[in-house]
Amino acid sequence: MYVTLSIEAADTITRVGTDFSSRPQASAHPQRQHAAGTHLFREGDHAANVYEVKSGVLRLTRVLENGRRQVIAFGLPGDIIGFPNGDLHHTDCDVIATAEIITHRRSALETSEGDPETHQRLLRAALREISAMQDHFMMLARKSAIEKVASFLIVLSQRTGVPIGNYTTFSLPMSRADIADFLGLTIETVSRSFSLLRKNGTIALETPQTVLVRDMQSLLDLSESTD
Amino acid sequence: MYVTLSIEAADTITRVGTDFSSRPQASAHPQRQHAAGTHLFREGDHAANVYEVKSGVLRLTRVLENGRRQVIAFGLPGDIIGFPNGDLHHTDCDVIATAEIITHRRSALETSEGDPETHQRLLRAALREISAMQDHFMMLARKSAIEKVASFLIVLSQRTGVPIGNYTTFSLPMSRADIADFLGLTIETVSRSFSLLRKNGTIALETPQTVLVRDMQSLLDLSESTD
DNA sequence: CGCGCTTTTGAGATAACTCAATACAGGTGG
DNA sequence: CCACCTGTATTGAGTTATCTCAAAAGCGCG
Repeated sequence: MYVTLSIEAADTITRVGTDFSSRPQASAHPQRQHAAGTHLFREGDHAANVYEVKSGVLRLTRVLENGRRQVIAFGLPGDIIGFPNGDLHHTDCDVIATAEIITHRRSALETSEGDPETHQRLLRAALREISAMQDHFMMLARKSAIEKVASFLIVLSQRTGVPIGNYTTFSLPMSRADIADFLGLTIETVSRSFSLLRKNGTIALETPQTVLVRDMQSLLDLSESTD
Repeated sequence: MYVTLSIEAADTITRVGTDFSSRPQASAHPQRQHAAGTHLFREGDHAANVYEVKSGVLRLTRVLENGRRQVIAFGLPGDIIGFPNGDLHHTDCDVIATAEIITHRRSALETSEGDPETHQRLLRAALREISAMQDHFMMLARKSAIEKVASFLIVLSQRTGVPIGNYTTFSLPMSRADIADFLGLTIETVSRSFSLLRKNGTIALETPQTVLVRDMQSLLDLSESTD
């Protein structure tokens, strides 16, 4: 959907220098692979870049002093993560499934000097992010546990699922704790919701991190208005 | 903090036409007054503008088919509301306290042609919005009813409160239902939380929509980590 | 084979919800 | 001017979804 080459080129330019507005060169690759378990930034780090996920999964979290944790978002392929507010990050970003990441200089978002097209893409991604977060408000505030889990599985299915016959399968690289902290539930409630979906035949779990959707309609019904 | 004149001027230019990139004229005023009860846009409307609140209060809501409603945000003075994702609004925006609003063309956000400074301001506002929404996630997912209400009152106090001796007072132009739908609670729970704060001397309610903060420290303690 | 970590399941506690009644305030008409 | 009416807010009582604490099961790894 997006033109990888031009993105990389654009970033390359920015890396070399803002004045150096010559034609793109695809040689230097800002797309790097990051192993699961590593992190891209931590709260308090200088916010120098935004990150575009090409493959793999990221996790964006915010932690409170008292230990309460919120998973703000999972970064799936196509997402752009790390939009800065001020100079410092106020979230942690971890790699939870080995990921290919394109690093964009923050300036690529903030000014249209350099590559105007990348600037546009990043800006649109930020606006899309606002919209997605508005949806998530509804999720957190107004949905029941089973609706939350069903909605969550639907999104993952749509974005990362692969068809197997009539069914769809995908992996859950994040732990139950991550899912709980994303949905505003406890680990136990998340687990019970999975069990319920399993028992009524909506899904099957080959392993706890491998979902097979057996009845998408049932999942959709349970999610009650995903928009 | 922001330079009203240049904003208005910038918008004026955009109104006249995008090609017409001559110097600002402060004559035509895009700042208009909107009475309580009116609305700025509805879900499905073409997203032509973003709105900067100079005074008064806006309410941004999203409604689901089944009637569940979420108040996404209250637009207080200084806020910018209505960031588009795609061509259509997917929220409703209502005026709940008579407001002075500066209307910015959507293009002022999306391109830096016209006034680059306004473009920057709007972009920064969008990034600030993302950050604020991340905070709100924590609120919705991980705080108790009393913590939610305390946090809510603290924000309003800080942003719209006026000192009265050692105390601070401010008005609540939104209904209990609005507050409930913002915090992910029911009307009754919101009301009970207010009563509790009243009974332990933290606040006083001269009318149901006029709060007097008598013990800010207590409110801060109850909010448990507002960041 | 046993240890540690994650997930699942169980049982009881509780915060918030639902339904219902009462109180309050503002506006209207007799 | 007051009684009434309507909508909002408050208070009460009982229910329930989710949480908490605790134990068992599953799984990978040394």
